[in-house]
Order: sequence, then structure tokens, then C-alpha cells
Amino acid sequence: MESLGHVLVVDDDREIRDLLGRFLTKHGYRVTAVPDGKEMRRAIADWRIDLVVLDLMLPGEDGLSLCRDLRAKSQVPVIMLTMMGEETDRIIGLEMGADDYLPKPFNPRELLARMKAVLRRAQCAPAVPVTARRTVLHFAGWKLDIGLRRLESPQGLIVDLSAGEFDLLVAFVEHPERVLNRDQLLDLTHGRAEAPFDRSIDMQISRLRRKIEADHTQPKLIKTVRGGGYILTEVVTQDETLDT
Amino acid sequence: MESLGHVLVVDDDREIRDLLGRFLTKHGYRVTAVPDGKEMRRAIADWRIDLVVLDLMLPGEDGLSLCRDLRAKSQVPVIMLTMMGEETDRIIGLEMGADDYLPKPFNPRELLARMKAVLRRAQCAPAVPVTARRTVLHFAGWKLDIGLRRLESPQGLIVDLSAGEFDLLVAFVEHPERVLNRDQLLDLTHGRAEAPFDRSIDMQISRLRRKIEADHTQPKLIKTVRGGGYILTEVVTQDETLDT
DNA sequence: CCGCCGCGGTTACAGTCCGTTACAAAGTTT
DNA sequence: AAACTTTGTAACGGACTGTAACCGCGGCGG
Repeated sequence: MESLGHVLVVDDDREIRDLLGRFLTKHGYRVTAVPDGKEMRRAIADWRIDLVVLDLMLPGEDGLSLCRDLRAKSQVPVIMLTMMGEETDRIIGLEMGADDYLPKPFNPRELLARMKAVLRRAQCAPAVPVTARRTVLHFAGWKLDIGLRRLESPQGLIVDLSAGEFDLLVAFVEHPERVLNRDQLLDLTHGRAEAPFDRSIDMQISRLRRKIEADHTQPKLIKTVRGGGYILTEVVTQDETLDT
Repeated sequence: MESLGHVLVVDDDREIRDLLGRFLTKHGYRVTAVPDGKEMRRAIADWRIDLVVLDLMLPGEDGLSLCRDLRAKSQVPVIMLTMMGEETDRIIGLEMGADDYLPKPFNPRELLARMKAVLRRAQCAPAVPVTARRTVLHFAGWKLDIGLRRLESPQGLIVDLSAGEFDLLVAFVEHPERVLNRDQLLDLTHGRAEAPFDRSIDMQISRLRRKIEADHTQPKLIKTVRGGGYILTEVVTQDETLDT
């Protein structure tokens, strides 16, 4: 089934993670569930995330600052889970920029409804102008900051690429709508010199897809050409150098 | 005998599979019986299915989510089998979109009657407008999504084709009402270049027929011309590019 | 009538390609 | 030095596809 979005659940309670994982998966979402803020950052760096469900109370870093953190860097929608009746309820509305919040214990269907609403609202969010003074590549709604090897998703999420992933992506962007086989890709990324065993390209492709494809099992951007290689499709590239 | 339809029975109980298999076969249906959801998907991908009889309780993936899955993707009629008196009864009416359900243990004749009713209703289902923004080919009630290599049957069932099956079908659609021999088909699908032993076309034809013919033992669409090749018949093709 | 043969449908199987997870090695940061 | 990141390699599994083999059918000559 076409996924409704990739949800990142952040909660230290393992049972809740499992429960929500199963429930949301059953309802058509892809789910990654992690226990703390550190894992959260890791997941965000490794996957394309459409929505974050964040527990307020976490060991170590608390959910509130994590939320503010997300807000500062991106526009990923966030739904906070809070303890019933806590005073935080009021604080939440005022202080932090969660898109919605839900007191525990909650009915999973309630969460589902809120998620739908939040995601719908997020669709209509206006595009954010790039403020950095830097060379930027636009393609398919993404912004690729060349200096920082940093991607900004259409949802505004910041994704850092490793050197290898970045080189690969650049190779594709510089040869749009062309099928590139593994040798060509090795040339373009490693400069022909070394010829490691192989399958290394496949790995980088896999890792890159996880970061930029909404559904890496049905890639829309980087497509596989069986027996041929890979191709970056449906892309309108556009260079830009900003000086503001 | 002309088959009344291809029924897919999904039940983990082997005895029930055998029983229903024999019973329904005796009454003029073609039957495929499988034990779990995985096999179900496989069968749906491999055969043209007219009706699914689905047990609610299955090991692993439960029938409920499988049912919703089917609903989401297609309009294949589904009849659910449930345990008598279980709480599921209530859920069923509300949650899942089965066309009918039957409490176990049931009288096979009862099932037969429901099947007839459900199939009759399904016949009159209105055509669904294609909403995707994509090039679509219509022929003989089928819709062929070229970008996704995906077929939608007149009943709305989604069938994914492999690259080879897709190429073959396109070859036929592009040469309607023409007998194509195996060499021509090899040209059209493999680009003349390679000439594998042979019989490969026969295999692809066989696989394709299983997916798109109501009764692959008496093909209505792709007919065999003994000594000549194959022909796609009774087809009104019609291109379409949607932009809504 | 009977056996042989060509033809085609289907099953079974093997080979290939690819996606992904896990892990190890190397480099980097703290 | 310890912790972490990056990246290549191995390995498992699934999807696809060509080849072989078996079967059935119909024609044909004996």
C-alpha cells in the first residue's frame, strides 16, 4: 500500500512504542519508534520523516526542548504527548510550537484523527525562502546546499548527507533523466581511480533513498533500471546563488 | 464448463480450504485456496481474482487489516468469515469494508448464496474515474498505467506487471488485431538484439494470461494462433493523459 | 486403431539482479 | 583512548526470467 507518511514516534516507554508502532502501521503509516532524543536525531538524519509524535517526558533531554529544536530547524509537524491534568497543558499551548497535543492516556483513534488533521494542514504550509548566502540547487522541491552537504526537504526538514551520499546525489543532479550504470557512478563519485568490489553503489543508493524518498520501497526520485543502473527522474533542477 | 468466477479462499485451516475448494469447484467456480496473507497477495498478483473469501483469524497478519488493504487498493468483493458471537461482529460492521460476512460454522450453501449476491452487486459497480496524473491506456475495460506498469481490471483490482509482462502487453496493444509471431514479439520486447533459446515468449504469455484472463485455460483476450503466434483481440484501445 | 511428431501450456528450477541488514574496517571527534 | 560516523563487504531473501521437462492435443501415415 502507498504509505500515508513516515511517522517518528519518540517515547521512552517501550510498550507505547510497540503499541503505536503496530497500530499506526496497520493504518497505513510507516513508523519508526525510538526512545530518546538522541535516537530521534539519528532517525531524522537517516530517514525522510513526515511527522513526529513526541512524548513530553523523556529521560535526559526533555521533549519540550526537543520540540523547540525541531521548530527552529524545520517545519516538520509535531504532536506532543502529555500527562493528563498536568500543568504543562497550559504551557504547551503557549510556549512550544507543537502543532497539536494529546493527553495520556489517549485513544489511538484520537491520535489518528489528529495526525490526519496535522498532516493536512502541513500540506498547505507556504514554502520557506532560502535565507543562506550560498550556492543552492533546487530539484523536485528539495534544496541542496552544496557548501554544507545539507538537504532541505519540501517539508523543511534538514537532512545532512555523508560525503558519499552527497557525491552520488550530485552525480544524478548533473545528469538528470539519464540512466547511469554502476561503473559510471563509480567514476563520478570515486574518480575512476579505485574500484572497490561493487555493490557499494547499491548501498549508497539505499541509504540515500531512505533519506530523500517518501517511500523508499517505491522510490519516486531515484529509480532502478534493472540491468542498467539508476536514474534520477521527474526533476526540474535550477541553480541559484543567493546574496541576501 | 464456463467458470462462474475465480474465488480466492484465505484460511489457515487446511480442512476448510480443502472443503471449500471441492465444494465451490463442484458448483462451477474456479478456486485458489491459500493459508495466509502472504500467499494471498501472491495469488492476487498471479491470477485474475473475482472474489475473496477471507478468514478473520489468521496467523501473522490478521484478516481485518488484509481486508482493509484490499479495500484500499481495489474493489474486489470480499466475504469475511468470523467466529460466531465474537466481539468482532460489532467491529466488522463499523471498521472494515467487507461486502458481507458469515459466522463460522456456516452452511456452505449459505456461502454460495452470499457469493452470488455479492458478485451480482459487484457487476453493477460504477466505473471509477482515474485520478492519477499519468498516461493511461484503456483497452477492453482495463486501464494500463504506463508509469507504474500497473493494470486495473474492470473490477478495479490492481495488478502489477513485471517488466517482461508489461513489454509484451504493450507490444500487443500497439498492434491490436494483428497476429504476432514469436520473432516479432522478441523484437518488440527485447529489441532484436538477443535471441534467447525460445519458449521464453510462451512463458511470458502464460504468466500474463494468468494475470489478465478470467479463465486462462480459455483465453478471451490473448488468443493463440497455432503455427502463427498470438493475437490480442476484441480490444478498443484509447489513449489518455489526465491532468487533474 | 496406433504410434509418432509438432506444437503449445504449464510446472519446476536455476541463475541473475537488487534491496536490505548486519558487521567490520577505517577514519574522525571528543 | 573512547565514542561515533562513514563506508565497504558479506549474506540473506525476494523478484524476475529463461531453460528444461512433462503433458496433452491434434494430425498423419502406417
